[in-house]
Amino acid sequence: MSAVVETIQDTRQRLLDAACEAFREEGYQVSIDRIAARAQVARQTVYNHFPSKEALFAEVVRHAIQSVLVTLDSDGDVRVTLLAFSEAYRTKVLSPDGIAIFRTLTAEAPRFPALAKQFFREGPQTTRKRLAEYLARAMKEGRLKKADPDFAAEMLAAMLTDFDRLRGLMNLQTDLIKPAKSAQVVDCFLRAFAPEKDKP
Amino acid sequence: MSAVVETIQDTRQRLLDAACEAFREEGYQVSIDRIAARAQVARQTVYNHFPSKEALFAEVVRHAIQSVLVTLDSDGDVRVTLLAFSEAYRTKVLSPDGIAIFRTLTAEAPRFPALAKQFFREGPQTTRKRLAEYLARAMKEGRLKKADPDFAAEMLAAMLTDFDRLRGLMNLQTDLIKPAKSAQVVDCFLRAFAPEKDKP
DNA sequence: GGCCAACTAGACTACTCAGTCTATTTTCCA
DNA sequence: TGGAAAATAGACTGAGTAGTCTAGTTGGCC
Repeated sequence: MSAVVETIQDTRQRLLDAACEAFREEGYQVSIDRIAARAQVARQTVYNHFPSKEALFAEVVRHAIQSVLVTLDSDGDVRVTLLAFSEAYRTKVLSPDGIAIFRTLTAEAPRFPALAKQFFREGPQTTRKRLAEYLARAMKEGRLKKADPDFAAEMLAAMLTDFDRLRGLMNLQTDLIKPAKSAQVVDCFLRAFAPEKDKP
Repeated sequence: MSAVVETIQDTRQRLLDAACEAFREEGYQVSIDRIAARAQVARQTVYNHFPSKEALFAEVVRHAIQSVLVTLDSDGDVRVTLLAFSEAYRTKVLSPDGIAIFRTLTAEAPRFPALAKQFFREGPQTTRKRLAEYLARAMKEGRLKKADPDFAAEMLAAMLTDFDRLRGLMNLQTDLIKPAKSAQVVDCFLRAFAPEKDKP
């Protein structure tokens, strides 16, 4: 077994991994030949597994979408919960992978509208929804100001990543992810959504 | 004069306009032939004016950068000023042109890092700087909470456009620019950066 | 050992595109 | 009006690419 078995067994996975890297680094216009070479596989093998380049791309994207999702553990203090979420969210979204997925889908959205829609729904939209549900609960419990939880979630997510993602997209990769920023943003958010004070 | 003169005079401008539209609608991979056809010009004419496709692209981008800039009129109430700025900013950034420029540069940043950097510096960075200068003044005058004005500017800009830009990029063009949102965001921002109350 | 499936190498088609070159025509301006 | 500058059509080079096809090889498994 060992080396040989590995090599034979799941060409498909090696192919997907290689394609993922390739699309990430060179965009959709990377050639099938380059993907095949990266996977150390013949071009025909690619077509044995996927009917077309489009299909391969779609598969890679669907897989990548999952990797950007973040969940919230809702026990404990609101600030603590939001801090944990914020750090996780920034780490994923601003990682080289997160930036690359965003870049590639942005570029190809006109060509693959269905895929773009799916990414939007299952990626950012889903994360925002989870965050909104948590915020709604906190609002109901009086731990946050009563407001539109969807709007609040949108604001927090925006503050956490907008500008740094732009920097990442424009290839200014310096110090994208510094933890201090999460705290700064969460405190800013909490000032805007602090619970109303009880009147004496 | 008239029709003939117009047609003859500034082929170059027609070319730039056509290239701008073409790159916006089809991305960098649009062919020189298509650009020439759009400008109703022979392919060779393109090369009479620009040494290469890259050069033409760079020229188009440099021109487009200017169109996304927003200024602040700083007279009057803070809320009024920020509202006016917010509306203008959202209108430009979320316009079809704004989205298209963003999309194209995002896609081509790896290929044209210098151009991407220039866009970042002269576009979003400049706008943020102007906003930060205004906020710094307002903070000094006690009309806003004392805080890092760069950070505050970043937060406001992020809240104004992040999510809607994403929707635009993913081709979900429905109701991107509704004025109510500017007010909602500005009020949220003002809650986070309200001046400290004087202690009794 | 022998079969079947998957993998391989490479030729091949049909297409697209950037950029050059040439020969010709049109337009401007002096 | 005549000459210079700009525009045109179209052929051509050289390179790259998606996808097909064929013939041969390798490995797993009965």
